[in-house]
Amino acid sequence: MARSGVPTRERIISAASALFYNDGIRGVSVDAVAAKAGVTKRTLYYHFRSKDDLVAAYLAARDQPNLALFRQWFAEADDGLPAQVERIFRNLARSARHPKWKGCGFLRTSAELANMPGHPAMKIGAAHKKKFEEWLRVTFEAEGIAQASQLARQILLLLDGSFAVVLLHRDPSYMETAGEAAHGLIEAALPVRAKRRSRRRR
Amino acid sequence: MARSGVPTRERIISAASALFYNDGIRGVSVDAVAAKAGVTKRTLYYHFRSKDDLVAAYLAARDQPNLALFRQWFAEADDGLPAQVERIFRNLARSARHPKWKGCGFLRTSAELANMPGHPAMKIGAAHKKKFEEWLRVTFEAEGIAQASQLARQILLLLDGSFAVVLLHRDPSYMETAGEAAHGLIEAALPVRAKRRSRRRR
DNA sequence: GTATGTATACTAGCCAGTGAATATACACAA
DNA sequence: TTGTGTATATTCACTGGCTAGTATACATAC
Repeated sequence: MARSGVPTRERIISAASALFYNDGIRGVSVDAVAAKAGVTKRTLYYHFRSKDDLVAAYLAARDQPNLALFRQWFAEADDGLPAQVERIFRNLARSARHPKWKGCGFLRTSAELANMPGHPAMKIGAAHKKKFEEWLRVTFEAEGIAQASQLARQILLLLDGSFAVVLLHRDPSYMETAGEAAHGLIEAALPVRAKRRSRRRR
Repeated sequence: MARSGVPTRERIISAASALFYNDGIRGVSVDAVAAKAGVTKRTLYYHFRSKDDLVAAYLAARDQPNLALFRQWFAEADDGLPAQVERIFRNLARSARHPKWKGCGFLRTSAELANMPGHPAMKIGAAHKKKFEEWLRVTFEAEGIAQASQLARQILLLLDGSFAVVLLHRDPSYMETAGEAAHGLIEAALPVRAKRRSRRRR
């Protein structure tokens, strides 16, 4: 058990999350994570088999909250598919303006561990993005879009592209550009009936 | 001077390029680069002030060849803007099928060094992507596209998105999806006159 | 004989992971 | 109530190896 109310394992993951996201996987030592969690390294190794294991736990802990946030932004208003998806990009742009923002933890980790394709963290990252893509696809299909899976892939490409480009240029306006492109692609794919409906809602 | 015909400095950059691209910046030691270049570490430090300096040289050496390749793919046939840009994506998909492919060196480096925004390598990476975007914009403008800069940004987002997504899923078909999306966006932005022209060319 | 280039050998610090011991909590027997 | 065993949780101290960078010396060329 932990000294404070939070279990030790979770405190370690929190510390790892902050440090890995900020400085990258190889930029953070296990000692640093242990110190930030207020625990000795040996305790950390009691809860996690290896650093790789800890990295996987870091990403796994980000999976659900991240998806929930996207869904929440999407559902904030029922103003039509194009606007709802565009709102995800707009909110992301707002996040990206915070000075501590450093892109998508899943993508940055996958870029750093690109030479270890079988790494558990890679699998978790891939699964996370697949879930998001699948959620988009299902959502599009429910609105009667014929090429739903194609469109979902395109939106995903715009999203992940904006993570990469904004991180490089430190210019969140690219996220708004991506949002507008997504808006346009979805609008064009919408059947006429749904288009009328979305206009009414707005 | 070097033992072989190639100057020492260039051999070091070649070795660094292969290793950094494959294993990431922090995954490669200066000793490893020196060994691969067939040179002692001290010699390496004669030619480069620091590892960061070497990283910058690695990316700088990739700037022009990379852009030239894109331009070459674009110019391989004069079959209209949408098809020409889509061909860049198709060729990229072909590259991505090689087992040694590991995404875009510029993006991966920027992801790894995200906590050092002033790092010279970040500046070189940002400048590289800006050059590509600017080349697209000028090309679009020459074809009479009104929203050329907006469209150039969208294509860039699709391109960098496909680097990220393909690296994560190891599925180059996303690059073809991105190419089709780019094709569609450009076609829609083309003035009627140019559209007819591009159809004729095909 | 000075500038360029290369090599040997070194330092000081960091890193992932471990060995051995200890502390706490709780179940169950006397 | 007290004693004892066992699983969980934690600590201190350590190792062997790697890492970026350097002090010094030697070679070669013009």
